[in-house]
Amino acid sequence: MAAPRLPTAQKSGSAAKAPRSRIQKRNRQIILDAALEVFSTHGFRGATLDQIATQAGLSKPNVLYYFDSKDAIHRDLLTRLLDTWLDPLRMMNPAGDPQAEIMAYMRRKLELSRDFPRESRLFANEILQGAPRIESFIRDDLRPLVDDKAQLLNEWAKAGRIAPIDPYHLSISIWALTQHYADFAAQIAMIRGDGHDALEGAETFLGALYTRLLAP
Amino acid sequence: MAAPRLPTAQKSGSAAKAPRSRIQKRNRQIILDAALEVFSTHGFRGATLDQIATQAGLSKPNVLYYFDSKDAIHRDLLTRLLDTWLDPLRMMNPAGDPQAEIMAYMRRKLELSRDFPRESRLFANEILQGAPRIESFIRDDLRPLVDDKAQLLNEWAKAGRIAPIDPYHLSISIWALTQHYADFAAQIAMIRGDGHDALEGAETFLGALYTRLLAP
DNA sequence: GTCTATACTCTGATAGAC
DNA sequence: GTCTATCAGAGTATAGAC
Repeated sequence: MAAPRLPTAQKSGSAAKAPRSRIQKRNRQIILDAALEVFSTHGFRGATLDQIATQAGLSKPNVLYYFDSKDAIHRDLLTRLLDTWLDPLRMMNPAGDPQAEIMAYMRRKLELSRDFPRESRLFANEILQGAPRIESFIRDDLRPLVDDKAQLLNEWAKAGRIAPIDPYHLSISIWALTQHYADFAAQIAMIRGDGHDALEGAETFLGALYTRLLAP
Repeated sequence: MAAPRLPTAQKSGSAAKAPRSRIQKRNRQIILDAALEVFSTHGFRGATLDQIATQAGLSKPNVLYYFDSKDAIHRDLLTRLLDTWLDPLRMMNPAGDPQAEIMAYMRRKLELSRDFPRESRLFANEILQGAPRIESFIRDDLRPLVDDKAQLLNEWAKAGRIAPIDPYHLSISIWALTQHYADFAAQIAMIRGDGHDALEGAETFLGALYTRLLAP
């Protein structure tokens, strides 16, 4: 149950929140953890404060004592998530070895799915709903970063250091494959049987897949 | 707007429904189409009869005249979907050329995503929710079929006709990649710009990917 | 077959006692 | 800080006129 936790999002430029006591911080964290569970399973509209309160072991009014609204809880979770979600791609180093960099990126994404499956499903839910709440994030943060790395991949391909492949589809394939292990874990668990971890063998398989794809 | 339609599911063994007039059939179809739109976006709990009725251009009680309940609409959609969802894998022919068969399977899955993106998202929503309504389908229908094809892939690998790869991860990768183009279409559209179709170049990329992976 | 009116439950949020 | 009580609105579903 000791799931890793995403770092608190820094609202750049916003006024500092009132200082919080230990119990404040602790209960807010309990609520966020419960809400992550519920939102990632049922989506924003499908989740209820009742479920979140029960999951958190608190009363409904008590939950609303710590957060202004259902929406505020959800926004808090999303903000923390998005802040972390770009890190693996950001870390891709133009000066490094092309194949090693791409493989390392894939592995970092896979680790995110392994360590933060609920966050991954929260993100998936947002996209399925048409991404209304994260549209600006995708356009203003994700897209420029992807464009930048696509250019880099194109240069690597032109230099003959990796196979000449569409950089956008390469990115999409890494997202799809790594996210899938978190988002479709329920299905994978039923297919593979309860004795197996869904991610068992995933890194080996993806390693082989991209090794073969990228070879010039 | 003329989206292709899934065939009516045959409830094997259930009593025949009362015969329906033309207007019955037509309105039921309109409602199913509207409900597919709403359920695939918001999930079961996030969807409301109000949204469905508005989308269908009918009043809420009128919707409930054609279907017993919100749940009945959803069940109808799911049944039609699941019946079709296995077809691409079922069609994989043990007597065919291994690489060609796998590539054809991938292409059929990609076509499903292209032609039935809403059905794909409906399925994704179910899995994200933990697959409570389709657990028996996965265990009793999907899993045996996957096991069967996994055995076939192992035989092909042992005979040296394809590279020796984990057949389960191969299946998972095909699901992940093809479904992703439908389920994450909102994100892909924002990344690639509005002029592009999300699936543009997908078949070429996936073709190269699996050609390289499968080569013995 | 379709509508208005309505019953009843759930849901988000607030008031106020403790 | 936490609870019980409660409100207003939305939600599913039904009754009954047309």
